[in-house]
Amino acid sequence: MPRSSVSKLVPKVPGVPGVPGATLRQQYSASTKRGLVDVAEELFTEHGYAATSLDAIVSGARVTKGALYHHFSGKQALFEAVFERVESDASRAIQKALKGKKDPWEKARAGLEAFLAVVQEPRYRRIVVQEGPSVLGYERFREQEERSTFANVVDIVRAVLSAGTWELDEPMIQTFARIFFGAMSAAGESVASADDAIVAATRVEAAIGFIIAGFQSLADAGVPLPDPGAAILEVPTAVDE
Amino acid sequence: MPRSSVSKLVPKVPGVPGVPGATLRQQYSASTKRGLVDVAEELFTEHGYAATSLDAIVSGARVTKGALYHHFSGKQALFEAVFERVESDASRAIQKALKGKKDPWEKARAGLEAFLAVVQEPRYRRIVVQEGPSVLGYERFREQEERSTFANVVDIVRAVLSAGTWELDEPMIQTFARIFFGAMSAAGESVASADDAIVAATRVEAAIGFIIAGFQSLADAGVPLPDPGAAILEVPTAVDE
DNA sequence: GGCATTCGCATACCGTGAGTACGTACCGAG
DNA sequence: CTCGGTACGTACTCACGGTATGCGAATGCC
Repeated sequence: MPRSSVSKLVPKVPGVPGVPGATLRQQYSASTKRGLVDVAEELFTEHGYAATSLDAIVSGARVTKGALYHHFSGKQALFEAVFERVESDASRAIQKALKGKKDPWEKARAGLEAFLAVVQEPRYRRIVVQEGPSVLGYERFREQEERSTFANVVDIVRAVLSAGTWELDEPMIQTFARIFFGAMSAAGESVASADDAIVAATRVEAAIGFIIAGFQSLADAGVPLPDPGAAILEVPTAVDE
Repeated sequence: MPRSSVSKLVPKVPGVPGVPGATLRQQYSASTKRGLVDVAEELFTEHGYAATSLDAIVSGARVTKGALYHHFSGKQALFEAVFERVESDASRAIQKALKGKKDPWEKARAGLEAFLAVVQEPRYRRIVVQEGPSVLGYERFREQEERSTFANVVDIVRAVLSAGTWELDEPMIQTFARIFFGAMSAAGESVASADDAIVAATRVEAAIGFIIAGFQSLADAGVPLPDPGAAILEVPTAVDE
């Protein structure tokens, strides 16, 4: 038999900003929801998904499980909300870094640098890179990714590839983007767990820069983009020379 | 109060092979342990780590939790045993593909092909790529990796890089290996979840082949390996020409 | 070949944590 | 003012990982 509850709908977060166009109820509701996501993000980042109990989250957010299950269908849905926020933040950071860059090589450089910075944030590493595929399942993980950071990588790759004299082949662009995205994620992980992150990051940038230089070299030599029908790893030869 | 148990030490797996140099007890013990790992591998692959209960595993292996906790310290330890087996199998498969290849480019080609095949096996995808980092934690995951498949990639990268006229710089080799390893893992995931795996795999091989061709092109032009101290993504220029 | 020992495993139990059923106070529209 | 529904709180259930304990068969020893 439920006891009488004492205080209801007092703002859990002191000073709810007055959002015009929304009723008080909605403001409080949104506030507790944000609070849950905030605390969840923090705890998931620190202890991981499995080791974080809902009790710890609701207690941190100063609400109860009733509130949590009112806003989210379960633990996984809450994780997904956190995931989306981390991803969209990351995507915005990258887009900001790309702002104004017009030269594709410079764009690639800025994008690489921004991505390497993002992938070293503890929350991005833990929530997106490490636990994302496992918790969401690869399919959902991939869907989420493709609407945010991965889209940025595709843009950059497209810009770089169109810089050469190459014909653009959309599936091939996607393939290159996947490869670079994976490369940069792995590189970011290794940087983040290296003894000296600065040195490691420098090495990574140099290595990827070298790979891109290889692209430029092939472009200058007039080597065409690979045709998937062609023999595999048969070194393409220049058209002229 | 424990009931009387009925039958003890009857072989759970019919026909335990007579391993000389081992007592009966040891043979039966090893048999149940192997049985547990077998069932665990299957269930982890199919449903994932979190969605697989120990009850399901022990029931599948026709033993009880007592047996499980006699052989393993817990669920995670059991997972790690599965992980190690999958990894070592993968590593062996790759080494087998490399057997006899002497030319570094051919070695790279064979290694790439073998790795792409491995990374498409459901058990490798699920247990190593998707859930490994999450379940083991990135540190342990990395340690395990470095003793098996990643070591193969390092070998290949070293062979390729030493094919050019380049000076070998060990940290730089590690960096390149990380990058290629990440690239190939991501590529493998995308291939495995593509509509047409054959076409996707062909595209991936073509793309990576193109990147390697870029290496060759730079080597031919006498471009040195990047010096981490140098400016980032500044396109290296050929020494002669 | 009897005998103590120990290994290999079964049984029964516990705590924790995700999810649920249900109740209630408060806000907002009329 | 009133009434409806939103936004929670409370108390419970059940599944699952882990533990404590005991037994019986195999093995080393004499």
